[in-house]
Amino acid sequence: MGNDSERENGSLDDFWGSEDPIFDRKELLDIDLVPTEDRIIGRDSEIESVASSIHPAVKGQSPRNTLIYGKTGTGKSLVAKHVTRSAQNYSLDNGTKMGRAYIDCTQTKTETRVVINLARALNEPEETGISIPVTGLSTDVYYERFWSILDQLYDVAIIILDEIDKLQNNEILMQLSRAGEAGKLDSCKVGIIAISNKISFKESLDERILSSLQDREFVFPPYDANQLREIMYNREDAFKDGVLSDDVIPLSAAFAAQEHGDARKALDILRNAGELAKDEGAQRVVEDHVRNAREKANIDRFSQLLEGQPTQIKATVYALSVLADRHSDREEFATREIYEMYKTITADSALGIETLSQRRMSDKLDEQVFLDILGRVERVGRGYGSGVTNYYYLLEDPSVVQAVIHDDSRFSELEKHRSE
DNA sequence: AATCCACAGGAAGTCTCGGTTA
DNA sequence: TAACCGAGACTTCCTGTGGATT
Repeated sequence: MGNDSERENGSLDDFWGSEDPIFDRKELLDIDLVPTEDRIIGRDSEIESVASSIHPAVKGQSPRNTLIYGKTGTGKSLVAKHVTRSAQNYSLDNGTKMGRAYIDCTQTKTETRVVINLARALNEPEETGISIPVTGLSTDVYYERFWSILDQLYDVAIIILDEIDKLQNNEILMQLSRAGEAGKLDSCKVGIIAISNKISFKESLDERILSSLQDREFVFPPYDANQLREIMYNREDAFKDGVLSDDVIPLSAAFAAQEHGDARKALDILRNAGELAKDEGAQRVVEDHVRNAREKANIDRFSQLLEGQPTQIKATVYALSVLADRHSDREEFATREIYEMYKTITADSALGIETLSQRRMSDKLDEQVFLDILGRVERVGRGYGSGVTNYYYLLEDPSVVQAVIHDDSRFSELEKHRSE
């Protein structure tokens, strides 16, 4: 540290040393932060409900399985985590061995991976002598080890399955909810807290699972503007004193309330506003920053989503954007049209990718719909044949889409070819 | 009314990859 | 080491659909 080579960059030292004029504790704006109880706003009755359904667990009895519904950013995970943590602490003090695990099903989609993660989360290798390899064993073996971990270490275990509708199948629910009856577990009781943002999720469930899960069912309502405001005031410390002008938080709250009362979005807007102010070198965050932040948040989200995607996906989205460019009178395009365009794009050697089958490409299109990059409508086909045809459209301006995709060097090469 | 078309999307099978165990 | 294992990315094949065509 501190030798010749760094001296010539000495000008940077000022930069590193400079203080952030806007943010003080930015991490407070992180949605995943679990605040202490007095900071959880407007979810009192929800906390109470969830607590009552797992109440038996603190005495080592079977907790009730619980299903929580609610739109994104309504505090579902927050409440579940908070309540279970508190229950675990209480149990510990009172001689009940309670295990607690949290699985995010957007990351862990398959039955096997869920079991593995659960087993790894709850295992204490020194005590049980059981090892859980990351991969390599058959699903049964993982189950066996998992059950014996539970029996050895815990009186009761509470498992939170977040975004449960993202699971590939529901076998894991079946296993967990019937573990006791099926004789897999001797002494340990298992309780599930399942969280979903789609109310329609229930329809995809097996009768048997449903009956055991439906025990307790809660719907979390969106936050209203007042609650959003309070949530943000509680995290105001993220900013330096006096940096926020008075109307910033109310305005952010109002915007977020318009968009389904999503607390995540509210905090995003607030953070972006702060960042905009910082970039401008402004001393305070004002109303205009908030307005711009809201715009920016949408485009940012979009480009972030798209940037990280594999080339094949960019190629399909790109195909759609080219079509949208060429036909200014239309927005929606049928799978076949997109595939034709996609074929000519991927045939170009500059991209260096294979041309996939139409079947596969249409799967990719649907994935993008799922991620809110594209929209889709079904139409009864005119012309020869077809019952229903899918039409896709961009959710963002074609020029924005192309700008993002052109950041990928291979695609900008492609453009050169074209224009030559 | 029977037939035809072209598409959606499920099912089944193949291949590859990263990893384990005995 | 050989034998397994699960997952994901693909392909091919196939069925159902419902307006257009004959």
